[in-house]
Amino acid sequence: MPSKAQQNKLHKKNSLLSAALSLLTSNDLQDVSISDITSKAGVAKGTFYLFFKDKYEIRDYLIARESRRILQNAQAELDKNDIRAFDDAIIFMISQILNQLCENPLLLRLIRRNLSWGAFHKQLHSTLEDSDLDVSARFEQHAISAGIYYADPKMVYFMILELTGSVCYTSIVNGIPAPIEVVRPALFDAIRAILASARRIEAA
Amino acid sequence: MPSKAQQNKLHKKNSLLSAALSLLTSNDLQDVSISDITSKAGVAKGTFYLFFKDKYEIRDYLIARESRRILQNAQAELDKNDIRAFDDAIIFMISQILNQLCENPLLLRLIRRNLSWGAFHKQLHSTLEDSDLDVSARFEQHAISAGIYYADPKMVYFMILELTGSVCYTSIVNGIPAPIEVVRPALFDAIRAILASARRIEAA
Amino acid sequence: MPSKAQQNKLHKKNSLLSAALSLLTSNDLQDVSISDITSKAGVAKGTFYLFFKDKYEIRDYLIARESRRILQNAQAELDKNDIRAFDDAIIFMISQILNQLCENPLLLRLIRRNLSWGAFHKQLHSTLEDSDLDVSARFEQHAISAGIYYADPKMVYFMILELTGSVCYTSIVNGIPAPIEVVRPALFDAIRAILASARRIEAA
Amino acid sequence: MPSKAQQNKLHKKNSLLSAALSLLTSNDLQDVSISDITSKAGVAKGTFYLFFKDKYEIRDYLIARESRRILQNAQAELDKNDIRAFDDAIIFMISQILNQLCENPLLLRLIRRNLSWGAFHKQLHSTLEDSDLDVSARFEQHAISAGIYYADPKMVYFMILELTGSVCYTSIVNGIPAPIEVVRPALFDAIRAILASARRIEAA
DNA sequence: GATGAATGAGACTTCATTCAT
DNA sequence: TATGAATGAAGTCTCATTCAT
Repeated sequence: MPSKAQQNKLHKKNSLLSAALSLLTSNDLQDVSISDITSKAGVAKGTFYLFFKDKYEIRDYLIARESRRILQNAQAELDKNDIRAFDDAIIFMISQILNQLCENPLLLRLIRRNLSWGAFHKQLHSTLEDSDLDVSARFEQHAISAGIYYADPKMVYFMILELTGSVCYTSIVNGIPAPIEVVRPALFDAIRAILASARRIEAA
Repeated sequence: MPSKAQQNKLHKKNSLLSAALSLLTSNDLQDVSISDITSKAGVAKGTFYLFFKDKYEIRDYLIARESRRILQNAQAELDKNDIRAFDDAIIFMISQILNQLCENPLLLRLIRRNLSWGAFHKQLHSTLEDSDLDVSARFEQHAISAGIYYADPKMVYFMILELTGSVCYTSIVNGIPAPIEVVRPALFDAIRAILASARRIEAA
Repeated sequence: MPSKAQQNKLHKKNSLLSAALSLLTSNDLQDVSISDITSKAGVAKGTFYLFFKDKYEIRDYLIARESRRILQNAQAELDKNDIRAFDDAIIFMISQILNQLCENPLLLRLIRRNLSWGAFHKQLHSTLEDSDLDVSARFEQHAISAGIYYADPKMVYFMILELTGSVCYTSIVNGIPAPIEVVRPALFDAIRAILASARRIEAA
Repeated sequence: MPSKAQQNKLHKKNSLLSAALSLLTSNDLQDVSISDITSKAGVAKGTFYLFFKDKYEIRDYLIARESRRILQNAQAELDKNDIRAFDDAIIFMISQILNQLCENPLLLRLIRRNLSWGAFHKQLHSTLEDSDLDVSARFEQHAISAGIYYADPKMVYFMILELTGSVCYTSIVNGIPAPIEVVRPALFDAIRAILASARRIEAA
């Protein structure tokens, strides 16, 4: 395929994704039609079907991509700071995630409880462009550099993400069982407890 | 209203709920029409609207009811046994929940990650007939009888349920990050850690 | 069903049939949409699907009904006249059919070569309201009254109708191999030959 | 145009025709898209339009070509045998046609009642490559060699082909008014009657 | 109260056709 | 010449909802 056509094609796909993201953060999926997406993206309706099977596919793609972005942002913030204690680093990262979700409750309506897709949704990750950067591997590396050994670090990270995503969603969107400010310290305590109970410190 | 008409009406509502439950455990909501529900229930289409606003309402009602049933079943099992240690009792109960979800993955497709609705969905609880029996209050009573003090027991229970529901769903339905048999012990460890970290033992 | 609703329903079905007939005699099926039919009939689009599965079904229904009407008209003309000789009677009837087709070439575009459906399309006849009057039985009765015996009268009638319908269509619509005025006497000769060869005269 | 490009072009056209034939014998026209045809033929979608105006054109071309092939096959069989009596020769030929249609009912679904196109579809014949061999002329020659005179031999042949094609289609595809084995002798009788009635034997 | 015929907006999707490459 | 990405009109059909009975 010539380069120009290829560029054009990629550009259209991105237009569709942007349009869908914008629509799906302000509306429920059942209220967003493919017509809405394509007309907002400025492409023909048929073009949608060159890239996505249906609107569920584009939604799932966006959930994975946006969850991933949130995790990556949090890690980038962590990288900027020099937090040596492992637990503190994780809590800091989760705190960054919470901040993003609180600031962007519309995005949370899209992601719902699927935050962990950002690190664990394999099928979708294969289609994400920058999939070389494996989010969950970072957790493991961090632990190793801190001299901490987890029998199954992916499992620990998964559990923390599921807890965070699920609790945040219910608290921020529904206010159950309390507003997020109230839930936040309890969540941090729980995460610290999970980390501590799963960890074995290696002899250096 | 005469008693017979009242009975008839209740019977129709139950038919609708049964039909919807059966359909929604085998199909996604968007593949189930109100026509499907009413024809399976053996009532006219218009009758649906005498009881529910739309199909989202009946789905949410069912999620809350079925989640609740699962929690109540687990508590009933716990009541049959005489497990004195509080943590063991909670783990036993969660274990009962897991068993039900594993045995009934179709039901899990309906409930998705909303297991905590069984204890915390206030709006729906007001319409549930036997709402006198408050599920989350049981957790608190249990702790008190065990001489354990939680600053905010509802929060602890909420967090455990969110973690359990979310982790189970992803593991059982998607096999991520591992099959439920592998995830189960890690989940129990995490729950025990949360319980321990939240607890203060009262001097009797 | 109350009488008023029933009447209304029948009326709508008839509107749809009239509209479809009018559209399908001036356009090819692929150029007529269900929208066209319903808007011409003055009913809602969904109403179409209460009566017909798709546009092919309504077309086939119309072909059978209109073919039948043509055969019945021809028979009615025959009944008005007192043509005693059997062959002359059949030729007269076929002649009446030809007249109708020539006068109404638009209708012929709908029926195409399916003239025999008017007498032999069982599936559709079951849904035609006045199906008590069996067209092909009339041929047999006529033969019997004339004292003529056919081993298989239905087969003779079928063959004559297939020949007539097919030849007329190609001649009138395509002018092949010649205009209908030229083909007509040859067709009559062929029919007379078929009748004569199939017949055995009964001893009275 | 260089010979190689010309060959390539012809090859593509043949690929399209083969693909379309294969698709149209197993599916209705409306279920076959130009995409289906080109992808099965292994050429790009735009290439289709270099050879055919639309899918109706390729279908009609195939009907004419395949009908013609059937008639030519039948004549070839006749040529192999030395059947001197003219009527027997024609019946033999029609019998060969019936055999082909019975053996290949899928092909009959394409041709439908248009068997006579094989001999009479002038427009299409002009585009058929081997159009030098005029099928209907053979009938005439045959009659002349047998010393039989028909006032309008093309008309007789046309009528026989229309009858044969129409009757075969309805009997083989729909089983109306009876299976083809039952209809076959009646058809032969009718054809013999038509031949006899049209014929004048020339004094040699 | 209960019904279910009728509605009609609008969803999804296909596909013939074009045209820049 | 051949391609196939892009188009967008138009198609079919569904289905939540209403309301006269």
